[in-house]
Amino acid sequence: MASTAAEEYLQAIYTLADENGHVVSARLAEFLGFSAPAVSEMVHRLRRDGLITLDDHKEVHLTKQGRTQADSIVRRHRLAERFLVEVLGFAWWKTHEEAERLEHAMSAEMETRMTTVLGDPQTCPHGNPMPGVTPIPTRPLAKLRLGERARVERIPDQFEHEAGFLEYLDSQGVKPGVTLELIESGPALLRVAVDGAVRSLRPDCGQKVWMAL
Amino acid sequence: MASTAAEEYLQAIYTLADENGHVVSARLAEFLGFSAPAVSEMVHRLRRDGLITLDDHKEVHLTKQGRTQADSIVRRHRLAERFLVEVLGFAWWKTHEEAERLEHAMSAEMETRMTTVLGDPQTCPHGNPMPGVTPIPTRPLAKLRLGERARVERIPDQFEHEAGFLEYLDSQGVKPGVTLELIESGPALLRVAVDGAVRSLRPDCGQKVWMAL
DNA sequence: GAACTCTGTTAGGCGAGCCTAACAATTTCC
DNA sequence: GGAAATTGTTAGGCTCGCCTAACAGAGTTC
Repeated sequence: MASTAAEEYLQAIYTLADENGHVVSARLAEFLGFSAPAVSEMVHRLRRDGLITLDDHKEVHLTKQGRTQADSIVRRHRLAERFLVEVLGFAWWKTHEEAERLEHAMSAEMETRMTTVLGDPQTCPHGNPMPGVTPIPTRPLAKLRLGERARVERIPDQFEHEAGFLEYLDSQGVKPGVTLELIESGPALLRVAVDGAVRSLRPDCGQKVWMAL
Repeated sequence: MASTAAEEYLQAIYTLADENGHVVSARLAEFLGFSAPAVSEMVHRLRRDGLITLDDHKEVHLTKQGRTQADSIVRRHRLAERFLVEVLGFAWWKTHEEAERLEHAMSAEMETRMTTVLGDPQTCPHGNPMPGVTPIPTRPLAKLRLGERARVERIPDQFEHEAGFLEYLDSQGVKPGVTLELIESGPALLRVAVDGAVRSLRPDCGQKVWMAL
């Protein structure tokens, strides 16, 4: 139904709504790296095609049909990532661009077959839940109290876009499933204990790494 | 480098050259289902981009660069088909459209990883060799002498385009690896023995099923 | 209340890739 | 040799999806 470009927008709308709350065209433009007029145009096309609506505040909302398609594309993305890691042996931090293309090439039959072969996974390799799965409650790393320990649950999809971010995390020993202890937290400094070793992290990680409660 | 559409043309040029001989724009238009002017335009773009040349008879030839890209896209297509059958359990006759999309989504890294995981396969599930592999010599089914037995080696890519053709073959027990005996061959009739049972085949199968020598 | 910021739209442009209609140049066939 | 078929191009038109420049409106800030 929807073109590759349209699917990209639906996915962005899903992600921003899921991870940030309200979605407005300016956020989409920023996230996708397109100009405001380009987004304005596509928003009209998506509305014309019955996939989204705009409310009084020009906030974007998925229609039932749009929701279905967005769920599907996000599920395909996360399945593709799982497949790349578990079947093809890709590094967990290196799957995003590849999955970004694969998701548009997967039929419904391939989606269901892949789900079966992978054993109905509940999350992608970065901890983001498949659409429909109730997410495990989380809070950002920065919200931990000093000395508190918690498990890395999730690195939200929107931060996978930042070139090299996941690889940076991996280099610091931070990946989903690892338990961290918060050692020190300041505006320009973040220190955690990973597996006994103390590591400094870039301060933006405080918002970008989500920990299990 | 090349767009999805351009890759589609390169693949068509490869296939027609490999299976039929000379390639001319009219053949491409026919094969791809596009109008003559559309093909004319793309041929200009491909020439502009250094992927093909035209000789005095307006025959299309791949340049070195075009050859490399065509080989790659064909290899990805055939790997994708193998993957769909062997890993995801698709029926052998049902892989073409899915692979047609996947091939454009596979990076070089995915191509090499998939080759490894699949054990460096020499052909696709329809018997067509990976680019670079020396093909097993074949002749069309119709060339068999009466009473002669041979193994189904290959159903060329160009016939996979015909909706339902592979499924029809499967329904008649004809698939790569099966041994057939030619019972009767006429302009409107083709009878073969498959696994002891005698089957009638559509006469066009005489040219479309290629047998090992 | 004026200035600035954030947001969205309009207008105009561009390339890719498809289309039909019309025409020109071959080749083939009788 | 002339008609017919095959092949390719030109011209003109369309949607999609991106761009910049310019402008308009809403919300803040001082």
